[in-house]
Amino acid sequence: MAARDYGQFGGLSRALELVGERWALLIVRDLLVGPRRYGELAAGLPRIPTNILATRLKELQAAGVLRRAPHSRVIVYELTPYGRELEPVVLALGAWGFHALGDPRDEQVITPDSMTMDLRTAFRPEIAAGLPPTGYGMRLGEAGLLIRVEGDAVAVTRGDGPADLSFTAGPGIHRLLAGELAPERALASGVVEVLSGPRDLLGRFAHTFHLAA
Amino acid sequence: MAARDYGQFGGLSRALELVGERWALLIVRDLLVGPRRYGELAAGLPRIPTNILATRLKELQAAGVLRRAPHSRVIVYELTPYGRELEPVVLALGAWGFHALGDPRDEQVITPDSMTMDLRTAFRPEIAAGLPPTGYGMRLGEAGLLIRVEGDAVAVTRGDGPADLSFTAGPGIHRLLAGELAPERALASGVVEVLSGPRDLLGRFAHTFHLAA
DNA sequence: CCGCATCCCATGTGATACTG
DNA sequence: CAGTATCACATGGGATGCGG
Repeated sequence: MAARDYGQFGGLSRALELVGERWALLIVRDLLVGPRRYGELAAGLPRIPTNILATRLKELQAAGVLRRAPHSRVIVYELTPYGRELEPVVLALGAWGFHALGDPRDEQVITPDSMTMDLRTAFRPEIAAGLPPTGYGMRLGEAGLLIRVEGDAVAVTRGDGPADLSFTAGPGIHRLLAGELAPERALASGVVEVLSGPRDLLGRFAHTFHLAA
Repeated sequence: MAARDYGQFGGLSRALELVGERWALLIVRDLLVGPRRYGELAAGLPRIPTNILATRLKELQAAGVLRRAPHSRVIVYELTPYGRELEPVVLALGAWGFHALGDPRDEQVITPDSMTMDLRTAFRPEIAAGLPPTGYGMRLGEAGLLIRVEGDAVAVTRGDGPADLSFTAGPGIHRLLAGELAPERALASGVVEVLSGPRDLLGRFAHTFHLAA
């Protein structure tokens, strides 16, 4: 459990000692979306062994990145203020990895929390500021995401509800965000299926959430 | 050698599959300073086992992060354009880890490349833009760094040479950059020893290179 | 000597089972 | 549900070997 040490005294090596272990930043990513219970974290990281999750949570707690907090009878894990300062790191790394995504493999899943952070990564406030407030409903297999864009801010929450445009998103949705797939082609190929609302609102969505190379 | 997979399809998990292995980002950090030979990388990462270094270099090459390039008879490793896009990530992670640095342990070393990136992390262009061009010479044990600040840009190179202010930096130099140690106290405590130039130029240095909390 | 490859052992990881 | 225990295995660490 002793944080494995790189033998160097510097900002990056210290950071990697704290959050550089396998799975650690993925846990942080999910907690950036909101506090989560142990079981919710395990569900959001389907392939993490439960003992590793337990170990990481203890390490990250010792590092001051997260804390266990009682929340109406149950215990949740939540980021400390210091842990929340990892948000720019997670967004920057996510943006970088986005461009190497390639094609999704069958075994790979898209969890609501990972999609939430990918949306935050791709969000362009300068663009959004010039658009009217819009609500999108994205269906992601079992889960639903509600995406509210208002001014230069975005809020992504879990659940279903009324939206200006509701659509299901397949794995290819990332190609839409990357600009590799035009909205019309996304609709034509079935990557996106509109459930309700005007189809051309998908263009506004793609314009608002776009990861420039 | 098969990149260990997180079973998720998202920007962050992809990034961690490419550069999330142990030592990988430290290699990238050193290559952000400039192309390096195998032996130079090994010297800059004193505790990396040589087989791990060889393995990482191959993995990072396969990931498109770096390439082997012949450079006047010898082979050097250099970042690809895609690899260079990791600079914001390295700077952000470095800034985050900086605030958890604590006190240096005896076994911990400060390498020229790690100090170079820490200086880039702490550099404040807005501040520098209002100051006259200045050259600093930082002595770091065996090695010397030449730091040129001009306009809103900084350039750090290895070596010795004339400078407006030359000084030796002990491990506590990071506390100066973090703003925990005032320049006068750094001089009084011997963390910094001026070799040449007016002592009060250290104030300008600390103002230019400062990591706000 | 530099640039790795090989070997061996300690440790971390992963899958599963199990307990309060 | 929220973890802990166990064990096989992969990876990391350190020393050493070796060809160009």
